[in-house]
Amino acid sequence: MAVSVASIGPALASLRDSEMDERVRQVDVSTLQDRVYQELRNALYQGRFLPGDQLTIRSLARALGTSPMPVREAMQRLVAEQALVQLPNRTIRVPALTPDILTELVRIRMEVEGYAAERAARRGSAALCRQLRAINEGFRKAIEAEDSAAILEGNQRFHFAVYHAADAGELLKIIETLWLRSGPIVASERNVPGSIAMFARGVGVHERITSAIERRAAAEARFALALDIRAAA
Amino acid sequence: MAVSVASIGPALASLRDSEMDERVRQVDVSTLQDRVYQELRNALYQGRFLPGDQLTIRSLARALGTSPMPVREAMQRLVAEQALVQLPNRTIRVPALTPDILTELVRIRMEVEGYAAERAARRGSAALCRQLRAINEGFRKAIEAEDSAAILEGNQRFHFAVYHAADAGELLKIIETLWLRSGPIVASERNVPGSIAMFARGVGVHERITSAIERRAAAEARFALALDIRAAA
DNA sequence: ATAGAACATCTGTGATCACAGATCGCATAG
DNA sequence: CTATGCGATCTGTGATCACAGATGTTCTAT
Repeated sequence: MAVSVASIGPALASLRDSEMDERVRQVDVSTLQDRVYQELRNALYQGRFLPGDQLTIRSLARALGTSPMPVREAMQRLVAEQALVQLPNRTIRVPALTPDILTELVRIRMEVEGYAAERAARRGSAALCRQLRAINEGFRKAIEAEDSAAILEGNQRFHFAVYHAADAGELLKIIETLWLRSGPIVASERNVPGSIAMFARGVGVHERITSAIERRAAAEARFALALDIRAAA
Repeated sequence: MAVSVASIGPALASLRDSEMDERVRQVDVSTLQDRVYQELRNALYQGRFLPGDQLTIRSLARALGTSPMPVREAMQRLVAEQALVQLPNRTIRVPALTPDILTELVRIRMEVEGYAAERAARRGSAALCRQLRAINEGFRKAIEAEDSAAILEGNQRFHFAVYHAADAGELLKIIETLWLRSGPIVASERNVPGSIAMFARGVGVHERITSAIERRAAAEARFALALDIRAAA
């Protein structure tokens, strides 16, 4: 039944795995729903949707060029993570957090991310501190240039460099969902007067965090990072 | 076009809302997928599924008496909450947590639930302490009777009474997902020798937590509750 | 004896359709 | 002028189908 391989060429043996790796690259095997999820997640993170916006499955599917199916599954995933909310009438919106809930989230972040900073301080290396200072310098320049998008990105990069250094995958995932929830808020308020000055103070706090990590002062790192979160709120 | 109401009775005015409320009760308006989600969640909480079990959409749909559609959406929600995991080959299983991840989750719970205890201590009332002691007494009796299901339930009731007293809805949701993830583990290990003795020590720790709340000693409540979590692991 | 092809079967994924509830605008009865 | 009913339209929900990838078994060629 099978066509003999020998008849179409001189090859006599299969290529080994290592030989294959040199000739082809890996391709994307993710599902459509995964890509839709990532796209929506990025949009929320960057504040392309604002608090209160209603998102409908069909219109998103049209915009994304897919059928409604993968969109609804991605949206339900975001609802499960509370990055979106589903009202009693079943419509899905970007949550408009009340001040109460916002301060509660800030307090939770102070605990969780403070714990991550504590871990980072215990594990931190000189290389990490160098990296943190480089990021913080970029953050400072973004503030100088008053580039609000770069400011937000620089702040995020600094924080997540710390959290990554905590070397705790589960903790990192929890922190990511907390940031995702506050994403639309901070993005929508990035142009209020005084926010530049607020971030400007952040540069000093970031240095304080870096210094605490350098000296392996876990409690101090935790305190300084909690301070940074509180100040941003 | 409309049939005259007057022709079928003497009623002359509409019933007011308050009058309506007396005559009919509210009915369930939840979606099928919500009910499937709750059913699966309870099953996980109670350890009716064990770590490593593979769950398939179609077989669950058959068992639940629904089409596959609401099942797959409920399962994806649980995957988003990490109560289930999806392997690279797309099959869905109850996660078999590695010891590393388990200890990491325990550490996170010590932080988050410890913070909840701190809040509860600041807000606690005499009524709360009475309730906690009543729950703890039931917990003690369950241990005496060596009724493992009642032990787990009593322990859970005590903890969540504390967390509820923290009066922080967002915090409570986060704690619930953390418990959901460790649900299959604790349920699967409830019959290992020594677990009864371990819980027996919990009675005293619970009393220590209650006493700290009674004296509004926030730091002590946090410490004792973290101790309770660590001991259970 | 063993590696690999071939097949049946089971898996999640995505598209499509039907449907009930929600919302809004407009007409109409009080 | 106000409130109720009616109708068009848009919403999420659920069922069904088609399909590709994964898995496991059997058979065959080396």
